[in-house]
Amino acid sequence: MKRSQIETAWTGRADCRSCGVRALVLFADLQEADFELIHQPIEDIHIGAGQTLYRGDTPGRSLFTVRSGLIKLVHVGADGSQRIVRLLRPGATAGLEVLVGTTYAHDAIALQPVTVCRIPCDVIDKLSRETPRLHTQLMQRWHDSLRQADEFLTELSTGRATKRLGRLLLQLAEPDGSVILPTREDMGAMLGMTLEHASRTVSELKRLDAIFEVAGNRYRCNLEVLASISATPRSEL
Amino acid sequence: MKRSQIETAWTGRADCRSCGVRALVLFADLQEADFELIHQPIEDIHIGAGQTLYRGDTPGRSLFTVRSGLIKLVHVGADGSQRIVRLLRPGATAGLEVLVGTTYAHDAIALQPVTVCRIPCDVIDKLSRETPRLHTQLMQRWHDSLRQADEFLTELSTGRATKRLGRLLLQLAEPDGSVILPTREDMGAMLGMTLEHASRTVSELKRLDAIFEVAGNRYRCNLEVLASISATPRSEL
DNA sequence: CGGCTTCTTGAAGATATTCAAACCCAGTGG
DNA sequence: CCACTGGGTTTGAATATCTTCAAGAAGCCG
Repeated sequence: MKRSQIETAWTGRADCRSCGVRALVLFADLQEADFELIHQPIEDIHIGAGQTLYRGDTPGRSLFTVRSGLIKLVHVGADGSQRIVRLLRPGATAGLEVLVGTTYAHDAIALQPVTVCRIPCDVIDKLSRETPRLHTQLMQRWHDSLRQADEFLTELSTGRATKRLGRLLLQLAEPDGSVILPTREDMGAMLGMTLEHASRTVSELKRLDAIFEVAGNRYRCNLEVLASISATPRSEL
Repeated sequence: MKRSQIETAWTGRADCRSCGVRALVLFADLQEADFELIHQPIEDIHIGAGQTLYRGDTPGRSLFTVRSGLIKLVHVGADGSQRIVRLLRPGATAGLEVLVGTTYAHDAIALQPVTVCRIPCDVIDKLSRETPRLHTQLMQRWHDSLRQADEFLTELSTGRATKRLGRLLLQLAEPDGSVILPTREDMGAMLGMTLEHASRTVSELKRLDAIFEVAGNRYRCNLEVLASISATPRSEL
């Protein structure tokens, strides 16, 4: 779990105009002319599962747009305890806090192979000054982060383990019900429980026919059962 | 706990230029000329302890700057369970989410008598367009909210009850160590535990000489003891 | 003084953690 | 080929922690 350093496989300067996921990302609203204002390279970075994009409390002058994959933001406590505070999917932005401060607030670590764009703060600052079209998207990112933070608190930190895990799976599952489960350690770090208890709870969901093991750690969810477990079990189970 | 409706004691249009707490608030950086851009009334609102400023899921076109007092933001779950997700102190902004969406995300309820300024979104939108000086402060508010959200998750939702309560008290205490404790129910809603357990945990902190009852629900904290309790008790107690 | 709400405490039972051992599986090297 | 190793997983048993239900105590207010 603590294997890798940053080792960024740099793939060259990105062309934002023709970005495949641009509709999703921070630059969604920018117009042709706005791109002329970008005078610094925006790197396209690939990192493997388990690798670290940046570490908390380290200075930084760039933020990152997630193009593909899944990133965990991990808060490391004074006592070394780890807690995952957010998950970043494609379209999300990592490291917004450097626009206000000077250091990153969390460790950002890939859960799956990830591609991100590295955007220097100066580019954001310049665009903010010159065009109002970035402003809305920036606020949207802050808002999304805050919404997810609230969700982690209310959905994933409250109630029984079974309920919490059920809700996590509903968040992680594809619309068709398939999921790749994180390690039990990561599940524990998201749900505020030990990895052993996370493991037991996975077993319990299997027993309840809420999830089925398809292969390795690929599962298929019974979304109805999961939903009923996630909603108010005061009497049941 | 569910006594009051909004009943706003309106005290008239605020004069932001001469605001006593302006250095703290959203308009901190505005200059004389910027105030000319404000063409809608900014109301100065007083509400009593226990009263509601706004409710979640209701439409709104205003946000609020807290001038004095203490406000809790409460998330009400589908099952009626309540969880306090943030506390707003003087200088903080409530209801930022209406800048991005159309409804408030939480119930905002005064824990102590509160004075706030009600600022129409249109004012913010106009100022955002005309002056860059609001932009930084807006980002700062989003950032502060997010930082506190992370803190609630990592400090107040993880670990033993004793530790969590200790950390809450450190947050609530004045520099001299005095605190007015919230109701046990509110403590429970912040710490993710039942009010009974919150009560027991308060008793335990008294037994540990971490806090002393001074009067009613005024306490005095022994900050050193609290700090040691809050930091990594794996062996102790 | 009631009558109310909030707080406290007890005891039983539910839920989660800890420590330990065993298991699975993929990769390694004899 | 197969034993060996290492990381992640599962399970068991004992213990710690928290919740629930219930009752009593302490404040506060008309």
